[in-house]
Amino acid sequence: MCLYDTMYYFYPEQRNEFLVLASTFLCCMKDYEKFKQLVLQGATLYMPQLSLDCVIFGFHEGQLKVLLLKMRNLQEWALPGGFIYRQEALEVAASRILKERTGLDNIFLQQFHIFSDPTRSDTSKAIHHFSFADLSIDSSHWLAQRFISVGFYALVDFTRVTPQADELTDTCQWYDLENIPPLMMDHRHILDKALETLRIQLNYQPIGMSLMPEQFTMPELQKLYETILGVTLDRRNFQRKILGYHILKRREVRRTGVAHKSPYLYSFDEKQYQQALQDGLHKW
Amino acid sequence: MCLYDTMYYFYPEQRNEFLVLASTFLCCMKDYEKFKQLVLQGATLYMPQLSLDCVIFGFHEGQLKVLLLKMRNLQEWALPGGFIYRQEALEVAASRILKERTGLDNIFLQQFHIFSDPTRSDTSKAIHHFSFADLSIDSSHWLAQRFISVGFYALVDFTRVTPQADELTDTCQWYDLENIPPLMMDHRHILDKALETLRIQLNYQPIGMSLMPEQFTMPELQKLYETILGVTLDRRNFQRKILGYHILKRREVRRTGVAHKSPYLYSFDEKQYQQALQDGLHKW
DNA sequence: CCAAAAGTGTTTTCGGTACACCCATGT
DNA sequence: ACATGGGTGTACCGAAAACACTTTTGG
Repeated sequence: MCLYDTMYYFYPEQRNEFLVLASTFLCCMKDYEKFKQLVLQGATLYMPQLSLDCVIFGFHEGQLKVLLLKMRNLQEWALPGGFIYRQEALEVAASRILKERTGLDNIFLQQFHIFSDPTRSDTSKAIHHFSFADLSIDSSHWLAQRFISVGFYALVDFTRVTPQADELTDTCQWYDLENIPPLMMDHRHILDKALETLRIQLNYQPIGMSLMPEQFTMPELQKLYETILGVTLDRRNFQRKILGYHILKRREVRRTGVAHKSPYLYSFDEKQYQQALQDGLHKW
Repeated sequence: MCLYDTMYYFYPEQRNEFLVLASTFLCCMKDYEKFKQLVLQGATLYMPQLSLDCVIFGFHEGQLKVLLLKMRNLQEWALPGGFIYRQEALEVAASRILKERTGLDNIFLQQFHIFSDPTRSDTSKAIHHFSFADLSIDSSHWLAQRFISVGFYALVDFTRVTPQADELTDTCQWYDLENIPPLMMDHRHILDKALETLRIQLNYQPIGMSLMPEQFTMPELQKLYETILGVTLDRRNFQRKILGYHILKRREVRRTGVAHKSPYLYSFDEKQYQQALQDGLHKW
């Protein structure tokens, strides 16, 4: 039994009847006996559906890419997402979902926003989708109600990922950021917000460790920054700035086999990088 | 009936049995007929309890303050919080809760983090609290389960607020930031995170409009910044910097009746301020 | 008149940008 | 050899930090 049916919320519009305050377990009502009775009968609190969506960024051949999937029976693409387990933090759930899609562990992952607009999930579409799937439900069904979604963004090494579809998914593949297909619901908005956050974070947090392969050249790293920010940077200034953070180690070997002068190879200094992740980027 | 009982989640640990992907309404299972049957019988998706907590900052007499309340029958203090209505965005819910506590409308309000650690709500304590309230529930009861909470922080004009308690609340009052009493659950952590976010935001967003009275002097505004940041600033550099944003209007009158040279009074330029809220702080 | 607070101006420093020069490599 | 890309160094500019002087007010 769900209190939802009998009294909307514990915290109803007509606030003089029942009251529950958030983030505490102590509940109370004016009609305390009635409340007690309901709770003991096993009444539960009505809650919105909570899900999470991941914007997974990858980088390959000078292009920033996003991992998208297409659900069976659906025309539009979607961000990888999922639900949270009973004993699971959101961050853990997000990395679990990431692992399922990319096979990767220990990914850079960050929550950036919660999307709770009541109109974000178009009810009529939801119903339509279910008719498609040979289920008929009406607008009062929980499946047709508003979902609140926590947005995460992740940075992964493109070369180590093999996108994995599952029973529900037709396709799971990378898309160039400049060439995103129509997305379902407000996923386009989520994607944009993720990119906006990433661009801001770029100035305060070291990124690249997760996006670049083990070893890389300075121009390659610069291309990553340029792609994310959408601007061109000065080669020399970029190098000075990045090296100033002391999160890179220069390798002895250089890249060979390419035309022109052979560039140095760099890799991230694991320890310094982790330090910078905590403290932010500072000059020395 | 709740699917929670029969199959844990739609998205269970043993992932080969049932599957539901987040942020979509299209659900599917390997045993599709069983799934369909359950849904048509009115089965619902198990979801964590979602609440929101507000860290409400005020400023008075050179002290940064936070609005706290003490629940009936509880020793520890708590942040004002609440639940979300069915057709309501989180931001709307937060401003509703704020209005209930402070009586103020149109408050600067921002979500900054979601707190989902499974251990954040101490189950044993919850049960204890309910025994207190003459209810006996066990650890499997929904009231004893983990709540996920969305953290908001707000900046309000101290002088315009009269803290309002309600039927559940013994007291609702301001506390100096340096003198916060023990808080329930992880509310201390939420408070700290809010302050951390506020300090960062200070460089990019104009604040003060909500925290300061209608008219104020430059040293008063400086004191606010110093208090939030926890450092002392150079009087002259501060003035130049703030004025450079062109969000202040200097009044003709000066503050009188105080010792020493009478300072100018300033007030925020409503239009410029709103502009800066959207675009961030930029020099001209 | 004096101490303290407030208004206004100048110097210095530093990070970021712009740009010049040289070196290495494959064609 | 030479075009192209990569490594290294210098000049400049603007914002922020450091600091000096004057003005006003109550006591």
